[in-house]
This record gives sequence, structure tokens and C-alpha cells, in this order.
Amino acid sequence: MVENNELRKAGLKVTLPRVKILQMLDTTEQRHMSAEDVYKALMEAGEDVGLATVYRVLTQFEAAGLVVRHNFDGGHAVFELADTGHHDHMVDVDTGEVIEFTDASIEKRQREIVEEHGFELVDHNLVLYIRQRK
Amino acid sequence: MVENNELRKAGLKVTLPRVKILQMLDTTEQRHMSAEDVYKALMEAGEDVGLATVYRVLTQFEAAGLVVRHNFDGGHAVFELADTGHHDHMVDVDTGEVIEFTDASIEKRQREIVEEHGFELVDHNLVLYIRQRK
DNA sequence: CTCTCTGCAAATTATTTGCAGCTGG
DNA sequence: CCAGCTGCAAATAATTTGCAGAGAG
Repeated sequence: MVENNELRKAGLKVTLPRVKILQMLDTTEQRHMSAEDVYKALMEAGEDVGLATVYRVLTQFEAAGLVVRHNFDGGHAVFELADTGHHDHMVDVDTGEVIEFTDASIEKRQREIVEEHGFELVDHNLVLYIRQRK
Repeated sequence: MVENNELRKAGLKVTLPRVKILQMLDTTEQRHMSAEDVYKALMEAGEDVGLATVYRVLTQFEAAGLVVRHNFDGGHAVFELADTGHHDHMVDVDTGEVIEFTDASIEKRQREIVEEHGFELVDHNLVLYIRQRK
């Protein structure tokens, strides 16, 4: 299976908790999960993994570039698989729903702005907080 | 003094801790301060204010629109006076330095994107993580 | 076998809240 | 006065860490 190679490439042993967590992120329909979400989902699936392990593994995955961590408003971080390309997020402030998008002109303008200031762009984070138009 | 009016307009009594915190935000050269930063600065200035009060007051100020809360990466929130207009941030990943900027074309494009999806823009958050070009 | 990993519980960090007393209008 | 405020300590919430045993290569 593909997952195992991902783990090996990251220099991580292929262990049960790691495979389960990776599969969970891969198969769930919910692209953005908090550590708690992953933990609960594993519990419900009958997998016996500690919450601390979920945090540790997600952090390792982030370091390995397998997942991306987002700090939306509201205190807790969410993770998503890094398999699709880069994109930004819109968060519906009423429902909490997360929508992904990318916009080339914004990306381009960001690079220009940074260069005008004499820096290089390492990363960026754009979140649009939105609401259904009534 | 101006501060007192700001507070009254917000429906908040003009109390010592509130005035001190507002002045601290106004006079410090560091535009972005965490609750802890404000607390320590007050201690050093010989003011006796509880950390809990700093949190409470900053939250009230945010609700009143006097300050803006930002959730940059790294676990803790920072606050800044809302006296200047809206702007976004660049954070130097090496030094931690924060630079403010605005860009009309990005702002405009954001609104367009949101509308294309049938939403209205409530707020947004853009942080560029940068590094000195070598 | 050995070194990495894991579970559990205890520790930290950031922030919030209950409550009895203080204070501004 | 007296409702709104404050300090302190205790309560939460999210995440991290220490440690002894389990498991991968």
C-alpha cells in the first residue's frame, strides 16, 4: 500500500497507529480534522489509539510534509492531507463549513508585495470568513 | 483624555486597569502584544493588574472594536490597537518581526471570489510568512 | 536484540470563570 | 448606594512530556 512508503520516506516506522491515522485522514469525507476529531473517529472505528499518540503522529506528519496544520480562529488546530496542491480556505462563520479555493492573481500579488519589501515568501495563510448571502 | 471617551462609547466604565491597558497598547512601540506581554509590561511599569483582568479587558476591547485579535501561528493570540485602518501582516519567520501592509487588488479579488461562491465576506485573515532575501 | 514507538497519566500553556470585596458614576 | 469591576485562585481546554512496557526491522 502507498501509505507505507510515505511513512518510510519520512523516516518513520510503519506502525499501526500511524497507518490508521493516515488512512483515516485519507478516507474520511471531512477534509479538515482536529486531533480530537481523528481520535474520536478512531475510537468509533474500534481502533485503540491514545489521544497523545494522535497529537504526536500528526505533528510528525506535519514535519514530514504529509499533512498541513491550520490555525483557524477558535482555539484548536485542524489538519488536512497534503496530497492535493496548495489552496486557501473560506470558513462559513455560521455553519463552520470549510471551502477550499485558490486564486492565481492573489498568489501572484503576494509574491510581488513580498519582493517589493526585499523578502522572499516562505509560506502564507489566507482565510476568508464568510456568510451565506441572504 | 481621548481614551476615556473610547471606553464610554463602548459602554465600559472608565476604570484604572482599562485605562492603563489602553495606554499601554497606545504608547508601546511594539504594536502586537499578547495578553501576557501586556501583563508583564504593566507589572514592570509598577501597575498592579491581574492577568485575568488583562484577558477580560482585551476581550471586551475586541468586542468593542477597540482592538483586533490575531491568531498567528504559535499557540497564543496577539492584540493590536484598531486605530489605524485595516491591514494584513507579514511575519519574518527568522526574527519574528511583524510588518503591516494592505493591498487593494488582493482585497478586491477576495470580495470577488466570495461573491462568485454566493457568500458575503465577513472578515479575512492574511499572513505572509517571509524571510530576508539573501 | 535494539531502538523507536505507544499508552497512560501527569505536566504545561493559554485562557476562562466563580466569588467576595472594591469602586466609579 | 449598587451595578459593574477586579484580583485571586481554581477550573478548562488544547497540547506536550516522562516513563515503562510493546513492537518493528
